[in-house]
Amino acid sequence: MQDFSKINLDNTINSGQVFLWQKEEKYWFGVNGQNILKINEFGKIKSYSNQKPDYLRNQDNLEIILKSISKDKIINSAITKYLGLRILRQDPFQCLISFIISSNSNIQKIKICLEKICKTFGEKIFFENKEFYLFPEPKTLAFASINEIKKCGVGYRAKFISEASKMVYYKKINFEYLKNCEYSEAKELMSQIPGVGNKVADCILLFSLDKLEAFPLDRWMIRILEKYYPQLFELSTKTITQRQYQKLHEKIIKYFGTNAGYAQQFLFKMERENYKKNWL
DNA sequence: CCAAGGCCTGAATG
DNA sequence: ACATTCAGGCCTT
Repeated sequence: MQDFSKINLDNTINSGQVFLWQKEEKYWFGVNGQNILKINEFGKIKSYSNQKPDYLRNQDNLEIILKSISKDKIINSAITKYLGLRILRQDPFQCLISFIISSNSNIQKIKICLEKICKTFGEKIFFENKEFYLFPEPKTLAFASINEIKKCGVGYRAKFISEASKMVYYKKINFEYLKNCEYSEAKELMSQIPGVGNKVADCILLFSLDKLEAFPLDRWMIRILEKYYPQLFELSTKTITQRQYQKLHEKIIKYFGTNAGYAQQFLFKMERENYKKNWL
């Protein structure tokens, strides 16, 4: 019998969903918006703000969810091997900026850019005798100049970051609303943000806005589907268009169900480990 | 609706 | 050494 309450923090943090985490001794320390979290190996959280978000989504019924996506040998072996891998519930604004930066980039560089953004625009605080920089608030980035943002190494994405921050600050994007509405509406609204396309929108929806039916389709996931599910999802072209993305997503939901986001995370983790990619 | 090209940047490749 | 390619996309034409 599998222990569905198990948590594997190392695998969870090293699965491409978060970037501002570091391990010290037996603890992981990470920036989550205006908060710093310290998590031990059992998933117990201590936080700078003393507020404890359900960062590890302990309220999800993992047994029901994982059983619901266990459709074949491939996904089953990924779940068995990486049991304890969680989807995190991140701060939405930080998640938004992180994945705008992620486009056309890689994990190492994303991490460096985000660290510079925190150091340049975030508040410096001390927690557990260590120095941290919080993630900047939307207001700060909204009023920062494009050039200041560019100095963090984000290149052409600087104006996207600026615009996105303004939309959040002026409540054209309301995360509380997005958390409570349907996936399709949330996706449509998120896609209005410059620099946010299909893939980035799905990452933000899955990792910070409680949309477990989001299934981010990046180059890696496309490759994974081609490799393991060639007959199921029959992908033809290399560059995936808006319409193809949508149709593929519909097929995925039909196959894995409405918790497909978890399936994505397990498949992604499995394949990336096979290629021994460096994480954090 | 689709295909092609440009885009900051740094690491990898030739 | 130096040029070219490419990376976990998005946007415009």
